[in-house]
This record gives sequence, structure tokens and C-alpha cells, in this order.
Amino acid sequence: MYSQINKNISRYVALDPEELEIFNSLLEYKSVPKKTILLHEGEMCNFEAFVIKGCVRKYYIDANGFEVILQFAIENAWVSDISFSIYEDKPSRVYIETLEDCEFFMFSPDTKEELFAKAPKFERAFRILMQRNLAVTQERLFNTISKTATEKYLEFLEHYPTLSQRVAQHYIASYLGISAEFLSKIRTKMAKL
Amino acid sequence: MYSQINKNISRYVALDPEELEIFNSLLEYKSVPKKTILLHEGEMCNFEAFVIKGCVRKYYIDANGFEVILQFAIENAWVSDISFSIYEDKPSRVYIETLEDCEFFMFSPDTKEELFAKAPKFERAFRILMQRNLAVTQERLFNTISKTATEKYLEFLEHYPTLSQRVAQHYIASYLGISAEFLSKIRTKMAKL
DNA sequence: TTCATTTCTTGTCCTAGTTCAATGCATGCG
DNA sequence: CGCATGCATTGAACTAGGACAAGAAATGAA
Repeated sequence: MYSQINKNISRYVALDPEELEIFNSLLEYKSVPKKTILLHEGEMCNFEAFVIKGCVRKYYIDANGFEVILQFAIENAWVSDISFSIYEDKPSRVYIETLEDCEFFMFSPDTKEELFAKAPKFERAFRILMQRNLAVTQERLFNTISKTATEKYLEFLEHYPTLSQRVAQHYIASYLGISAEFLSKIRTKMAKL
Repeated sequence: MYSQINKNISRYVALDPEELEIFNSLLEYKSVPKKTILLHEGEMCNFEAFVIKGCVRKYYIDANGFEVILQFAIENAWVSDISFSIYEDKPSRVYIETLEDCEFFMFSPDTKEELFAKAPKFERAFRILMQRNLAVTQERLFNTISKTATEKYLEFLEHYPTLSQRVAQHYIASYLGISAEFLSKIRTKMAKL
């Protein structure tokens, strides 16, 4: 049960057995049914979740009432509204919702501090995690600005091959920043070639 | 000369005089004339720069040969291609260029490691810096997806009031992800109201 | 198995923003 | 000073993608 997350965190920093021990002892396991909202807009996000199993989406609702999906997180991914909530003490503007029955390991800000105090090496691991997060977000910005809808969809299929089977199409459209109807049209056009 | 950067870094973590001493001793001052490219696409970005004075832009060139500006950095901002280059060991896809005569404090990856070794508290400071960077990028993504060109421009003016005086309009258009012509049209329309 | 709800498709019309000129305006440089 | 290069503006024609509507297909609960 711990092997996934241990493998994940070990990618960023070399850990000895005692450190992993400390890490595992602080993890909080949580099982959540599908369609559960883990974080509502306006709340403080007080967790960072590692997905053991299942799929979640992180989204906000824009000025016109449209849902815009910022991130899908599946097995071995982390999800949180880190950037705003935890450190800036601002309420979150996003929702985090399970799309399938999920299992998580959760970190609260307090247990994270405890971890850093007991094993400072993790400060570095979480910094690198943050950096990867930034890299992914930058890549997404890059795609959003510079690619056509079709290119974005192809890139999505390549990057997340399993996801297109797991989540409803209109969620993918929302992630790509295009209308569900237009995605449908892109798909029929692609099928004809 | 050190007061700006000391003030900046102290926002994220409480530092005692010895720690600031160490920090300052590792800073490398650099003065660069305008229109200098600090980082070319394909190079490894081996610095994080704090802008003491001046203005730089970070941009990439998309598949159709268009420049897209990702970031402007002015006084008291940090600029780098952190996310990809330094830790992932991938060559950068972006350019960083001075738009005015500039003064910087530079950090190389090595001096950063030296800093972390001598004063571990900075690991945290740089993690938080990274988080803010992520927050800003996420905000930008949010705006890019959900706002009209006019809204983006207004938001830009509000957020970076001085920049619109300092940089050419077509750079702002490129930052907003719209054509220079269309920005001009937005401005004339706004002026008529 | 049936009915209801959600999801996907398809067509038509519409608009925000682009592309491509052409023209006037700065401004830096010999 | 004059000239060249880059910058901003304006207009006309075009297009990617959106909004709306209505039907088909899939999913799911009782």
C-alpha cells in the first residue's frame, strides 16, 4: 500500500529507511466515493492528496458560470490547491471532485511541517514536486495559447492516453478550453480520415 | 544595494543577520545592456536572476514562428527557466531577453546548493518562491482560458500599471496572446468611451 | 425492463479575433 | 539634418470556434 507513494517521492530525493518510516507514519489514508467534492470554492484547502487509486478533477467556475477544468489527477499524481490556499491564506477559487471511487494519502499543512521538522530532506522533495507542477502548468499555458483545438486534443490523447477512456468527453473539452460540441466535431472529422 | 533583495527574500522566511550575510556573500552582481539575450532556446538555463533594475521578457517561439511572451520581470522580480532546465536537465525552450539596461543578482545552481548547505532555511524560501511562481502561472492560465481580449487587457493594466508605459504595445499583445492589431483596436475603442 | 437523466452528435447561424494590406508616426543613427 | 527602420493604427475580408437547438445514444436507478 505504501509502495506507490514511496516510489513517487523517492524520484525526487534519495531517502534512507528511517526517513521513509517517518514519512509513512505521517500519511493519512482516506477512501472516498465518486462524485464527492473534496474542496469547495471559498474554503481553505488544507490538504495535499496523493492518488492511490481513482480519478479526480480540479476546476473553477468562471465569470459566465462555466466550469473550467484545470487538472485531472489519476493514480500516482498529487492534487491540491497548494498555490493559493495553504501558504497564502487565501480561500480557494477551485473545486476538487472525485470522478471515480478514490483512495488517497492525505497531508495536512501541520503534518507536513512535522515531516519537515523530523526529516528536513523532504523540504527539498516538496520543492521539486512544486517545480514539476509549475513545469506542467507552464506547458499547459503554452498549449492553450499556441495550439488550435485539434492540436490540443491530439496532444491530450498522447499525454493522457488512458484518461480519454475514463472521463466523459465534455470534461475533456472543458480541460482543453473548448466547447463540448466543438470537440465532438473534431472527433467526427478525425474519424473520417 | 542589497536591501531590495534582502527585503524580497525576507518576505518568505524570517532570517537572522548571519543568514543574510551568507546570502549576500553568494550573490553575483551583473549589469547587462538592453536587447541582450540572457538565455537562448536550446541552452541550459543555469541561473535564477533577481532584477534590481530594468525589465526583461521571457518568451518562446511557437510552431508557426510567433513569439509568445510568458513573463515580464521588472524590479524586485525573479526570472529564470527554473521549471525545465535546472532540475530536469532539459534544454530550455524559452528565451530571456533584456528590454532595458538591467542590473541583476544571479544565482547559479551550484551557489544555490551552497546556500542551502550553509543555511537550510533558504530551501524553504525558494520553495515558497516557487509556489508564488506557480500561483501566478495558474492565474495567467485562468485568464487566458476564461477572459476575452478586452478583459485580459484591462486585467493587465490593473496588475502591471507601470509596464504598459515601459514596453512596446506589440509585446503586451504577445503577452496577452492576441494580435498587435487587435490590441490596437481594443485601445481605440476604449479611448472613445 | 423501463423510464429518466446524462452524454454525444449534428446542423445552422453568429462573433471574437486573425490576416493582410496600406498609411501615418516615431525614433534612433550616421 | 535626413533617412530608415520599427511601431501603431485602420479597414476589409476571412476563419476558428461558440451558442443554440433538437435528436440519438448511452447509462443508470428502481
